[in-house]
Amino acid sequence: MMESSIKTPVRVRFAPSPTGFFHIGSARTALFNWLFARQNNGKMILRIEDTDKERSNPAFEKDIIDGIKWLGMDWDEGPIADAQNQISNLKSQKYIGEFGPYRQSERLDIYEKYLKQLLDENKAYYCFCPKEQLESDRQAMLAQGLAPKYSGRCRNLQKEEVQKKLDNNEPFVIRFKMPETEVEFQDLIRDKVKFNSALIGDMVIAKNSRSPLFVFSNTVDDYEMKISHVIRGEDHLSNTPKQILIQKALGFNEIKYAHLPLILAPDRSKMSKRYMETSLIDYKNQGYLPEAIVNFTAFLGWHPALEQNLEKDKSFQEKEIFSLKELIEKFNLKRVQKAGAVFNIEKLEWFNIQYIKKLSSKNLFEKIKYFVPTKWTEGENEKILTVAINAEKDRIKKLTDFKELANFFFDLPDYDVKLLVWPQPIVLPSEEIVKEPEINKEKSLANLKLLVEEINKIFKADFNKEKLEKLLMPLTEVWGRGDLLWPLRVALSGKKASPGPFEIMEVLGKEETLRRLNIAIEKLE
RNA sequence: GGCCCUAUCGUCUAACGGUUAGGACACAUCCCUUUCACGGAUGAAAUCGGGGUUCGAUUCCCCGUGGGGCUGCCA
Repeated sequence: MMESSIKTPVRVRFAPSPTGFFHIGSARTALFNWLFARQNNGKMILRIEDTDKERSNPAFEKDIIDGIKWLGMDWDEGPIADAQNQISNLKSQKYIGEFGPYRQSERLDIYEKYLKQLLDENKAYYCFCPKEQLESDRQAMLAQGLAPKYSGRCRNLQKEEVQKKLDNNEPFVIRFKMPETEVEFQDLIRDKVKFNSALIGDMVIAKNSRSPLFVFSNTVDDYEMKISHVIRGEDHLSNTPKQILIQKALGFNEIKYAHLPLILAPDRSKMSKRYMETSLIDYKNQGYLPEAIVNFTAFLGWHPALEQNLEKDKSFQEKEIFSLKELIEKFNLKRVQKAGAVFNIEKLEWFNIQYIKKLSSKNLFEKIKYFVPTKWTEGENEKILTVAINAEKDRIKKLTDFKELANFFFDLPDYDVKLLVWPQPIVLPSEEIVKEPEINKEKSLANLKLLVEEINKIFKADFNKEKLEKLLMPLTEVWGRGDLLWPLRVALSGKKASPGPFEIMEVLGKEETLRRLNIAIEKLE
C-alpha cells in the first residue's frame, strides 16, 4: 500500500497561467494536487505560468491566489502573499522555497540555457518560415486529409545560412526536432496511454530565445522544481508525449502523470461562459461557501471507497459531506473517474445548504453581513438582522438569497389585498386559476381586528416566539388556524411565503407588529 | 478529417466475474404544517449496440456508436 514511501518525495505543483479569473475547473485541479500532497506528506508548489505576456495580468494572479486561500488550501513553495493577500513586490520576500523564482517571467535565463543546449545538440533548430507559408501548408495538408504538421522546411538548413539569417535579424522561432517514435506512458488514472509522435511534427518550443512556449517552459520547470507527479486536466493529455520527448532530449528523469477528467457543462460540452458561471469568484459572490465548493468539486470525478463493514449493507446511506481534513484522509488518485463529469448546480446548492446548516448563528451572521445593505447591520438593525437570520436559516440556499427573503423585516413591501385572504386560490402549473376562493375579505378583516385587540393586551416583555405562540394559538381553536394565522403572517411579511408569524413578531416587536396589522386592516376596509 | 481519451438512473456515482445493480442530487406522492422551507416516509428512474472469452459478464477483449479533448508562434 505504501509502496511510494521509499521513492522520491512527493512534490506536486499547481501551475496556473494568470490569463483569466480563477476557473472552477482549475480550482478542482488545485484541490486534487493539494489533497495528494497533504496526504503523502509532500510539497505543494504554486508556479505562475505567465509566459504569455499579452494575456497575463497580475490582477488574475491575485484572483487565483485569493481563490486558493479562500478554499482553504495553501502552498509550501511559490509566491508569498501576506495576510491581506497582497502579493509582495519586495525581492527579498517575494517567494518561499528553494527552487524559485516561481513566476516563469522571471525564469527566462533558465529556459534560455536549455534552449541553447537543445540547439547545440542539434535537437532543436531555428525556423524562419513566414506565418503565411505555414498557414497555406496547413491548409494543403488538411485538404489532403492528412494530419497538419510542420513540413520540416528549415530542419536541415546549413549552419552558415542560419547564421546569415540571424545576422540579418530575420524573424524566427525555435522548433524541437520531434523524434518519430511510439511514446507510451503510464497514467495514474488512465493506465497505459500510447501516442505516435510521427504525427506531431517539429513543434515550436519558443518564439525566440527568451520567449519559451508552454510545452517547453512547463517541462523545464517541472524538472527544475523536482516535481514528482503532474496532476492536471485531461486537456493536457496530448501534451504529455511531447513533454516526455523533450524530457528525453534534455536528459531529464521521467515524471508520473495523472490526467483528471474534465468538468462539463450540462450539455456535456466544455464548460464555458456561454452556459454558466465558470469563475470561482462568481460562485463566491453568489454566496456559495468554500466548504461546499470544495466538497462538490471533490466529488466531481472522484468518490471515496466504501467503508468495508458497510459495503454489505444495502440500505446503507453513503456519507457525502467531507471536510478538507477528511478529504485528505480519503482521497485516492486511483479512484478518480476517467470520463468527464457534468457540473450539476443543484447538487452544489445542496452542499451549500448542508454547510449553511452547520454554521453557528454567529458565523452565519458574519458571512451574511457582506450580502445585505449596510443599513441592515447598523445600530438597532443589527439585532433584527441576527434574529432574522435565525428565522430564515432553513430557507437560505445561497448567501445572496437572504436579502430577498428577509427584506420585509426591515421594510414592509407593498402587497396585493387579495393576499390577505385565506384560503388562497389554487394555481395549477398551467397558471389557470382553478378555484377562486370566495373573496371573503370580511373574515380576514374581522380576524385581524381581533388579533390587534389581543396583541394589544400582550406585554412587550412577552414578545418572543414561545410566549406569543402560547398566548395566541388558543384563538385558532375557535377561529381556525388558516383563517387567523395566514392573514396575520401576510400582514406582517407582505409575502406568500415566509417564516411563521410568531417568529416575525418577535423580530418586529409589539409596536411594528401593530402598525403592520393596521396597514392590513386599512387595505381591507 | 487525423490522433488520443471515454461510456451504470436526467446528473454525480457504488458494485474481488455471481447483488432483488446500491447511494446522493433533482423529480413525484404522502406525512408534519397557516405558507414556504426544514424534517420524515414511499416511489419512478440506469449497465449504449453487436460480437467474443467464461458455467456465468456492469465488470475482461474486439468492433461499432455516442460524448469529450487535442490538432496555435495560447496554456
